[in-house]
Amino acid sequence: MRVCNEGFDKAFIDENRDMYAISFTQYVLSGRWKYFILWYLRGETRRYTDIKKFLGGLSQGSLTKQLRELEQDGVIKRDVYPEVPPRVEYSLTDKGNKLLPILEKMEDFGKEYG
Amino acid sequence: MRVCNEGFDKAFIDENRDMYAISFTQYVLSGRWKYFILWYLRGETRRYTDIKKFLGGLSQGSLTKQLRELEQDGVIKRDVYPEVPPRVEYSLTDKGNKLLPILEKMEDFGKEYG
DNA sequence: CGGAATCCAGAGTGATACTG
DNA sequence: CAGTATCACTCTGGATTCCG
Repeated sequence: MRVCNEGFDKAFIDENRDMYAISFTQYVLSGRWKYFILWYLRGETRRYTDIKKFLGGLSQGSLTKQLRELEQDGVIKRDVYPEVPPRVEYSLTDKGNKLLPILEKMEDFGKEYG
Repeated sequence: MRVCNEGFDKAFIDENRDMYAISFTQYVLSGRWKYFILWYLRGETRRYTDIKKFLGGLSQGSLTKQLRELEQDGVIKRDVYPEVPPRVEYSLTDKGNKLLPILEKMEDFGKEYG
């Protein structure tokens, strides 16, 4: 659900800056696999194939789409090494690292109730 | 995206309890309006109509569905007062309150980058 | 190896009409 | 006031195929 504050008028947003902020973050994290990808990349640089292997049966098309969105939102970095065969590595940006506290709190909740 | 750990086999889950926990939390929070509803209910008991008014042009059908899911997942409580006209109030459960730290971290991120 | 392009099924969302 | 029921639409994720 890639939607960020649609349906809210300006007055509402001005009066609810906190909710606007939450909505923005929800937008960045929207997607079935974003949480897993970020979690897998924390503190490590990973290759495309390794991410795919880690996530199981996820199709290439879907994985690439999620990675592109994360890259465009500035939370992951994509480094291409023009070798043969080609090598592409992904890692978290500083911005991406700032998402980890959210994942940690989600982990806490899930471990208590899941 | 009401999906919780589909596509992961048991071995994967056993080796990745933290991701399983995150996935569970993502499941509980999945839905366009869940974050807003929880945020609006923090520390307060609210009536159905007030929630609807707060969220803007959201249709009754959609709001009811989100509230039902939150109730079934045990994060909000629904109290019915059989008056005329009827009154229904919603509030966070203890479990629901445990979700607030996640929202706070999301607020932090959104205020820094949104 | 790491994609891009295309198509499709299904979930999620919402508008509308009706009810106790 | 606070729903339920139905229908229609959109968007995402996934399968498939092809490429440098």
